[in-house]
Amino acid sequence: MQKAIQKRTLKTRARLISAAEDVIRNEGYEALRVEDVVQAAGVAKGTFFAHFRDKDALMEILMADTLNACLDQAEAGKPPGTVPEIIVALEPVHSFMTAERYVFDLLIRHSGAVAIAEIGPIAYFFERYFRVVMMWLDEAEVRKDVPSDLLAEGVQAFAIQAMSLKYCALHASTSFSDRLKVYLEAWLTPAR
Amino acid sequence: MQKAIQKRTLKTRARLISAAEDVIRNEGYEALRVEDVVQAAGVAKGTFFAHFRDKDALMEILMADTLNACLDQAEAGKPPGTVPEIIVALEPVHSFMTAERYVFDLLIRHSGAVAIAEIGPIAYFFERYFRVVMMWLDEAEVRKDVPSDLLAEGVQAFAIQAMSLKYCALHASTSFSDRLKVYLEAWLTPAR
DNA sequence: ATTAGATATTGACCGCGGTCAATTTTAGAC
DNA sequence: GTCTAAAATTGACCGCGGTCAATATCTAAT
Repeated sequence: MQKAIQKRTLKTRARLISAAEDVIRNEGYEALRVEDVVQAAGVAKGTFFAHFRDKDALMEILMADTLNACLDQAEAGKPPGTVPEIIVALEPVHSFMTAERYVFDLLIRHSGAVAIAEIGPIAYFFERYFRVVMMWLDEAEVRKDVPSDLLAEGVQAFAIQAMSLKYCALHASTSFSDRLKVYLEAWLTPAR
Repeated sequence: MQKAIQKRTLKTRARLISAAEDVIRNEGYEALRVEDVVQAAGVAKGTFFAHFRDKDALMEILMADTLNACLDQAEAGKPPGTVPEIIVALEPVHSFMTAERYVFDLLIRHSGAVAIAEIGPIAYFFERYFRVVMMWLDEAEVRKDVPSDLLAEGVQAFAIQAMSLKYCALHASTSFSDRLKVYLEAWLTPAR
C-alpha cells in the first residue's frame, strides 16, 4: 500500500517554508515564531506541526539547505592542499555557522543523530562535511602517521572549538580564522 | 553605600537550591520544572526569578558545583603524565558531562561567556578545566613543538568532539574513552 | 455519481518559562 | 517604639511551542 501524497500537502509545505524564509531574511533565525510563519502562510498552527515535527525540524531543513549549498561551492573548486587553502574553502560554511549564536547552538544540538532512523538534515550535513574534508586530506600535504578520517574528525573538532571561542569573551581577542589556522597547523602538520 | 543583604534572602536562596537538588536527585536535570521547585521551596514563582536570572542560571550553579568537585578530586591526585592517565584523571568530569543529554547541551551553550561581566559558573569551570590540563601538559610526556596552552585547548576540543559523537548514532560503535584516547594520542604524541 | 477510508487542516487548549506592578517585610535612623 | 526607604516577595498575567479531537478535503473503488 503506497502513500497517496496529495498535491495540497506539497503546496502547504512549500508555503510554510517560503513564509519561514521570508521571516528569516527580514529578521534572522532567532526571531522566527511559528505563529508568524503560519499566519504568513495562511494556515492554522496545527498544520505546521503536521508538516514538521517541531520548530527545530524546520530550522534544520533551512539551515542544512544553506550549508549544503556552501559545501557544493567548496567541492566545485580545486581541492585545497594546505591549511590556509582548507580554511578558505570552508570559510562560507564557518561564516554561516557563526553568523548567529542561535544558529550555532542549534547546529551543535543536532550535529549528531540519536538513532540511525532519526538522522536529520544537520547530522547528515556534518557527515558530509567530514567526508569532504577527509577527501581533501587524503591528497593534501599533511601528516600521514594517522588515517585521514581521524584527521578529518579533528578538523571538525577544532573548527567547532574555534567557533565556540569566537563567542567567548575570554578569548575574543583572536579572530576565528587566525585561531583555526593555529589549531590546524598544529594538528595537520606537527613538527614534533 | 553598601548593599544590605538580608538573612531572609540567603535562606530563601538556600531553600530554592535545596529543592532543586531534590528534584534533580529524584528525576534528573531535564525533568526540573521551576514550578515544582518553587512549590517544594514554599515560595512564589516570581521569587525564583528574583534569585536567578533564569532557569539556566540555576542549572549552571548546580552543574558547576558538581563539575568543580570533580576537578578538585582530579587536582588532588598525582598529576597525570601520559594520555591514558589524563583520560583517567578527567573521567569523572567527562562522565558527568555525558550522563544526560540535556546537561551536555546546556554546558556547551554556556561554555563561553558573551561578555566579561557575564562569566557564569560554567564558563568559569571550562576556564579552570583548561588551566588544569595545561598545567599537567607542561610536565607531561607530550610534544613540545607547540605551547601547552594550545595543547590544552585541543584536549578540550577533542573531549567535546568525543562527547558529541557519543550521542551520535552514526558513531555509536566506539566508546567515549576509546575514541578520546585515539584523539589525544594523535594530538599530543604525534609520530609525524 | 456515490461512498468510504485515508489524509490534511483546524483552533481551542495546555505546559512552562518568564515578567511586573502591587504588597509585605526588613533594617537602620531618630 | 515609630517611621521610612530599600529590599524581598507575591501571583496574575503573557508569549510561545506544541497537542489533539473534531472537521474538512481528497482519492480511488464501485
